[in-house]
Amino acid sequence: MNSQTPRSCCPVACTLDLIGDKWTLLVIRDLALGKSHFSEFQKSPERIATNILSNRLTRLLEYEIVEKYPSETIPGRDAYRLTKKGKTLKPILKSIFNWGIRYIEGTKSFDEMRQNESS
Amino acid sequence: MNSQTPRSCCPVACTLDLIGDKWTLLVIRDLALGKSHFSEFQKSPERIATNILSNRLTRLLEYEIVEKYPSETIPGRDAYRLTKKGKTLKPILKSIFNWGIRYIEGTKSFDEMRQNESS
DNA sequence: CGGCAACACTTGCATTATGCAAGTTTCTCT
DNA sequence: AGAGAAACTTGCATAATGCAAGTGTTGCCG
Repeated sequence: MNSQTPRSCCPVACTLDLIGDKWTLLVIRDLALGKSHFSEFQKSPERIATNILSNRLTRLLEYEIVEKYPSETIPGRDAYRLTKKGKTLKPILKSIFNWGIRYIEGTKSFDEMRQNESS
Repeated sequence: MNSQTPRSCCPVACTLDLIGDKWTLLVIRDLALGKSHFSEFQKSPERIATNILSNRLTRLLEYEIVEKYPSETIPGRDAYRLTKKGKTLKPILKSIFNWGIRYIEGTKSFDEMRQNESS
């Protein structure tokens, strides 16, 4: 998706090289809401294409935003979750969420979004 | 860039439909730093292409994030600035800035970025 | 143990966005 | 009027996204 060479040393530009697209933060949103399996991400209302989902998960694994772990519900299967580093993206998510709620008509909160800072 | 129909009623998704790309928030960053002319945005270290810059400014005008006004320095010319609504994006910018500074090696603060909440 | 279904992807190809360079228009200043 | 800079626009190559169909890998049931 993005080249390996940063466009500049600006922290905003570099962060956008990582999460500045239409899908990455939605995957992170789903992870923050506790989703952990490929099919769960697929079911989100935005209907992410499987190739893009696969691509983003791989990228996020590389950057250690996300990690795999053995699924508890389905033995023998892997699942995804935010790493410690990944969880530090929540303030960004929250600021975007708040802006949308406030300034974009028709957007609705979802119960699960109330800050579960514990997770 | 993005279709007019929202992907979902999620505030995160809708906000990303507006600013979720590699360039839009960089233009907003420049505006937040006080840049106001086309050529100033062009000169930023990320070297935005003129067609993309033009496209983003038009979009931001449509969404009333940005407005034109007569330039003070160059009489007879227009310039761009954030609207009141546009300025409300600053917390998003700031959260992204902070994350970059903290988690991306080699990123550097720029003096002008210290919050001038007044502007 | 064999087969089928669900899950987790991968592949191929059409569409859209981005990147780059060059061209055009508008405005200012002399 | 003419030069030069600023502000775009256009054309075309490359890369990202979207969509549908295909493949391999469990998991379970008989």
